[in-house]
Amino acid sequence: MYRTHTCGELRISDVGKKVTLSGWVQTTRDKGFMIWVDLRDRYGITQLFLNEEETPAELLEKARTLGREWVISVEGFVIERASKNDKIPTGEIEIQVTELKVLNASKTPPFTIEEETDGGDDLRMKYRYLDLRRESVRENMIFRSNLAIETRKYLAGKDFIEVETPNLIKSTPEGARDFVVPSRLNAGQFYALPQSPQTFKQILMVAGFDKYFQIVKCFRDEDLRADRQPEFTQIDCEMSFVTQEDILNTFEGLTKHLFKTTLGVDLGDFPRMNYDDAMRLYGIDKPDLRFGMQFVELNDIIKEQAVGFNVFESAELVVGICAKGIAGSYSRKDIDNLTDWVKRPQIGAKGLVYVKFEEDGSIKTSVGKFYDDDKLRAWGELFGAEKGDMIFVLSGELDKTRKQMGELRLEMGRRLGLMKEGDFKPLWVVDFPLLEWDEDANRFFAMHHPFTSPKKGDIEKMMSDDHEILKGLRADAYDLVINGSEIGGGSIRIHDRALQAKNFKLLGFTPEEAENQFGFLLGAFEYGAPPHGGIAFGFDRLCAVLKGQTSIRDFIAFPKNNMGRDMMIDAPSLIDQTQLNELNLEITGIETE
RNA sequence: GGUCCGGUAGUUCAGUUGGUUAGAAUACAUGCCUGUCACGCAUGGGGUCGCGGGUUCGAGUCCCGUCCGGACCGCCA
Repeated sequence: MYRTHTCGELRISDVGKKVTLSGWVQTTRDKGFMIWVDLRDRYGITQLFLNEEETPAELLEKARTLGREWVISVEGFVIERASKNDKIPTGEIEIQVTELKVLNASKTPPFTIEEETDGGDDLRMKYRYLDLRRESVRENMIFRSNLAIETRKYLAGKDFIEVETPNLIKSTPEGARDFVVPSRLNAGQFYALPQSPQTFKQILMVAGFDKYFQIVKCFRDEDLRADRQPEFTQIDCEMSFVTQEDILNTFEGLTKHLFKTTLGVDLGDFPRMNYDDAMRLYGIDKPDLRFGMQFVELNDIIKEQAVGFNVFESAELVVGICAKGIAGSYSRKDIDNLTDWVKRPQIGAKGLVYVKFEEDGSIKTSVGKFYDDDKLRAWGELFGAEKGDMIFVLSGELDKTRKQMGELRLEMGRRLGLMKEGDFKPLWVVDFPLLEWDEDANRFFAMHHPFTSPKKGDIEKMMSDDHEILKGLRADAYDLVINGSEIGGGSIRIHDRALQAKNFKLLGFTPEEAENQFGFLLGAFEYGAPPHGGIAFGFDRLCAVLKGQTSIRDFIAFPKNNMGRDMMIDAPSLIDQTQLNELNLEITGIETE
């Protein structure tokens, strides 16, 4: 028998018991006259004890040979410690060892299996099996497991059915780049890995499954980020005979359930904001509501004051934010630093205007040449600015300036420590545009995806050729945002063949292309498709946000690096010529320059 | 496709204006240690300074190229 107990469960009440424990040697402390070994498994650490008085010399010598991460099994008696450790749950007891078996020796690991002195990312990924032994990574995986279990419990309780959809499907040019898989039995043809089970879940609705969910892997061949992996997991859901309201309520319920059961946090009811307001007040479709600093648009007052400051007066948008109570501590150097920050190519602002309302009532500003104190106080009133506050203003083209100001707002939030850990601010963003104009491609793209239903009142307008009217179309599409992170998104779908055809046409599909790519879905719509809609949550990201982290890699057991490589198994890799031949593939055009 | 940061002992890092034998901590090895728990103390081994080229009397340090890692922009319906 390898064990009667785990390394995390023995307590003072177990004193006197004869036990067998197995695990990994975390560390040994050899004091000569006595030796302690910290034995670790996934449940915890239990201290083993050997001393000259009670332990046979042979056993003592054997214990001295143990190295870090050796796997051992010991027999012994639970005894009360002479000096206790209140930092661990098993800290009141230790095991007086009577027998020790080495089950497997270990090489000295390349980094220490501890929280503080862990290795760099590179090394941790290469030796992921060692990294996963670390408590924080292990806890993340357990947290993820609990989140998945609670998701299933909640949705099963609401009569959802979990259905698996295929991974080898059909490539479509819309959306993200597909990962493709060559077909051996169909020479020259390729499967694609799903970017999401979108069309399958809609077909399940046509099939009458009514409430579907799946915790499912999705694949997108795009460049990676800290919060983006080429394969990632979604909680994918779809419901029939529902309105947007039903879906928001159901998944607000799921989100509350997950926060409550895994963190013990009560979220309260989620506020809602329409897309246009989000863009106007925060410059982004996923505002972080942990702090205020809403945008104030200054176009009207600038026009009124008409002082001849062309940069503002000719701008499509003049917009500012107000940072409370920082005037006293914000130096010239800080302002210069912030100005440089917005001028970086990633942000791309031409400059930054500030107005500082000092405690003594004076005003400092970078546009004093144009605007006197009275005019600046009039600006201040629009922000509700008081003594000690500071206003930052950007101007320029509408979309760009909003985006820049959105970045600046987040940066100020970071610099001023306004994004507090453990603070969760959920938000439904609703009424997204149906279409998005792409300047480069000179055509419309679906903002959400091509199956999204326009709002009822906007269906008529889909017949228009006017770009401004088409840009104004709004959809029954919604995102769940928590702390500025997009956690989920979904929509009410089109279930009418004619409307779906019309939408494809708007998106620049010829009828032939639509039929070729999505004929199976259009066909299904002709056999009694119920009204339906759904949502998908980014599961990895949900884990990270609940744990207050930005990188999803530590919530994925075997993640990929920036280049999409798995450092442990060293994938992707070349394949044999035999394999290439079977697949009728030839490798060409690899540039060596 | 682009921008920025990094690569020095097994590991995490320091290394000044280019200047003697490249350091610290930790890990590892050996010894000591009567209650450790980040044990302590002593001693020891351990380096192609990512790689290639250049400048120089002299390069870890400066320049060029390249590879690798990380963050970001584009991209991600």
